[in-house]
Amino acid sequence: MRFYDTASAQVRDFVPLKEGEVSLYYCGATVQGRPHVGHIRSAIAFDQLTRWLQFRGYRVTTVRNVTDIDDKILAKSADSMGAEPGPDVVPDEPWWALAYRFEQEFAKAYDVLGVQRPTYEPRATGHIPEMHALIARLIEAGHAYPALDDSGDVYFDVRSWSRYGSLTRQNIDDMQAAPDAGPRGKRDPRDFALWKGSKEGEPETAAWDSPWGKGRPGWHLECSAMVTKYLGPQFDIHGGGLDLRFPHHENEMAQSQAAGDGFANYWMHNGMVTFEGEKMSKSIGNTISPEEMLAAASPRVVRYYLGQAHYRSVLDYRPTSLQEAAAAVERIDGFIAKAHAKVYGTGDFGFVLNSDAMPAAFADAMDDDLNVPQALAVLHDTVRAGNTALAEGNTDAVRDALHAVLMMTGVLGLDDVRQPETGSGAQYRALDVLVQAQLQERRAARAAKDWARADAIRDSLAAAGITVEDTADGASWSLGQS
RNA sequence: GGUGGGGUGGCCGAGAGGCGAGGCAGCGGCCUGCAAAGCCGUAUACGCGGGUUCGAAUCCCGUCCCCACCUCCA
Repeated sequence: MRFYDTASAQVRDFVPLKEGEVSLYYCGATVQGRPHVGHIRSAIAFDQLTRWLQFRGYRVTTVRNVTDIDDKILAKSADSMGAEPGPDVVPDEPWWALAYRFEQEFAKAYDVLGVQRPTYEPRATGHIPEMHALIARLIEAGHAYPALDDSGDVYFDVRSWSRYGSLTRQNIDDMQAAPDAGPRGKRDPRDFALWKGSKEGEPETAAWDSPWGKGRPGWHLECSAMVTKYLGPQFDIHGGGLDLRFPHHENEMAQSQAAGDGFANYWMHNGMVTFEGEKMSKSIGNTISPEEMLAAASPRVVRYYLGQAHYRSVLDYRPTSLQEAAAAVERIDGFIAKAHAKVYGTGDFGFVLNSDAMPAAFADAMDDDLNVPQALAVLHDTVRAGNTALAEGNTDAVRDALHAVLMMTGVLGLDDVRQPETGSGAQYRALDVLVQAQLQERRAARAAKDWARADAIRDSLAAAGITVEDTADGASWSLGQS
């Protein structure tokens, strides 16, 4: 197995620290707003990685953090004071309630789209002592210092750490100056806050005592403190969106290594989701929420769409994208339904899959830096072979293809996606009785070669959103498309 | 200015020296009472200009354009 490691800018063979185990940390949300599909894509990418590692037999410990305190959360909460209720505005909402509200929205979206829950989901506000300890170590080692003014901040001293910039191969002196790069009590404009002293007017609840005065943690520090708490000073993989590479991950790496921790062995970054060529982001206002996608397509289709491109490539969303994904998913699902009926009849999926069913070509693609597009080509090839076997009535071949397809869709997380309720339950069974009566009548009409009558029945069902298909084993029906 | 990633057929999207991945859409065919589904076939695709090579989308030189990061961002 090999992965592209951002730190070394090359594909490297993956060798875990402990045989048979993998420790993975990836940056989750700063809960300052509603999730958009860019956030979800990242989670799906690392979910695919996790599932693949698990399939390969590793015991995977995953950690995804929640940044539940930051400047924007406080600012939004402050804005809500005395505000009118709006689509996304709760009047007089304390910062911690606002953060929790958005955290729940993220959790719901992850859940609906089949992102496995990480082993640990630490919140920043629950790890203040660990952060204090890390700051203290850095000050002691001469890599951090209390602000030179009276802000109460504590900064990391980038000039004291010669390897600063190594993750992104940048030289401090070549970097574009930040817009507000004034010294502000810093030794170097690039120094970043480990601890932010409380300011006038900020809520008491957002101020924690510390040896350096009341305040709150800096963003970068939170991750460093939480990773090492749950995964140890050195761990296998650190992931996140490509936009977090600098400064977030650079700073994490600098402070942790300056404190003496080994930190991440591999850095993996997922590409951005763009809309008409431009990065999807709150500030540009071109975001699409999971809800919007789920209103247009099933969770399975959304999961397929967001997970189909290589995790490192840019995924450009276009209005027709979901329809194309839906057609591809229907092809897969059509085969699964027909093959299952052929091999196992109408009963439940009562058989146990064996990992031997996984096609080698699929596994090879996944082993190669998680080449999902190439793996999907294997999936579609298998579906085609299965459909051919179905047409030939070769049940053994159909069974093999079915097992392979289920194995592949499973490891891609498509099977853990929450499906619409229409596929089962009492309502579905009641509908089935009605439709079967229609199909019975149509069968009689067809037997009598009364094509007009047979087509009229099919048309009326179609008008009700029910698609009829004639197969060798009789007519079948399904809800949805066309 | 610095650092990365790109430009592949109508669209999406892999590949990275030699049989034209795969999906979506289109066209033709098989099947079908007709459809649908499925299967088969179907495209002088690799930003542009040079070069290396028996052979280049893949390597080299030049050139144009796009995106991301350098400020909060998955």
